[in-house]
Amino acid sequence: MLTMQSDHLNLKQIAESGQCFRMNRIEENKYSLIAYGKYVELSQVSKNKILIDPSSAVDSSSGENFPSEEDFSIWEKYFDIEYDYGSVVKKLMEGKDDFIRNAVIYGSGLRILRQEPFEILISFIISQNKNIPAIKSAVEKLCQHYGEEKRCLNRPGETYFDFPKPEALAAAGKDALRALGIGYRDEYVHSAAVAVSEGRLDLSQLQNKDSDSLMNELMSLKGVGKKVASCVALFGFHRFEIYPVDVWINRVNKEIYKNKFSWQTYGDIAGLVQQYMFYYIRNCERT
DNA sequence: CTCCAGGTGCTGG
DNA sequence: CCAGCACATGGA
Repeated sequence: MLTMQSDHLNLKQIAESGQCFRMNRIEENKYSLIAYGKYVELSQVSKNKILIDPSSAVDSSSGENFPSEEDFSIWEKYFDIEYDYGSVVKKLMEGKDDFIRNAVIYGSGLRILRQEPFEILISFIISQNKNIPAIKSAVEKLCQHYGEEKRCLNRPGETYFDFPKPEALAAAGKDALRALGIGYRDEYVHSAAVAVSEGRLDLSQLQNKDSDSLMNELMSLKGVGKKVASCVALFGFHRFEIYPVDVWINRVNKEIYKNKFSWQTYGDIAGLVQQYMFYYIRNCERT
């Protein structure tokens, strides 16, 4: 399908939600995205409807005039189309919590993307003590130096870089990584890449583990504490019961809830609640 | 220029 | 267990 449609699907909100760092605005309602080694351009053509630019996603020079189904189903998966966000929104809107209700209204087009675990792991290791624009530029620089360069199919002469493979980052020296501007995180990134490339940390095997084990495995890496591990669990492994607590969420807890917010109330969708909160508090006008 | 960011590790109480 | 601090860097 060249279009994706689902209740609660808003490109702008997703792009600004801080869960992915390689989705960028081209123009109003139009975004580029690099994921799974591919480059695509996406347009919000109406509420809850996204158009996939077929020329950006398909290699017409390779003899294939017609894009195959799988060229597009990958994006349906990426945007988590089959998950029922409607029922989550409904449930939260029926709750008593005014702040949560406002947050859900404000970010009702948010979704939790299904991103690649390794990319999420490295990106969120870099994210510590950086703001989102700085994270984006650092990730981009990492890709430009250690990712594979590919052609943008719809833009002759233009190229993009996919996210580096674990081996590429493991082979890079710490000093070389430091030179990219990731600061003291260089050894964290390097040792995580080494762990993955050596098979000591088997990301595909982690898919099968329960969330406690997953968190513990991730936190055994140097430079991965509870917050980064939570982001990896939520954004890289789709664990909706895991809720990352960062400075913004702390601020909400303190200023709105007097340090008495209960995550337990939300159980297996706590991670989603966190995402609505995060997006709301960061983007809405100061209350 | 200063401030601070989707934190973590380490140290000392 | 918790508080304080160093850590590199760049966007605002």
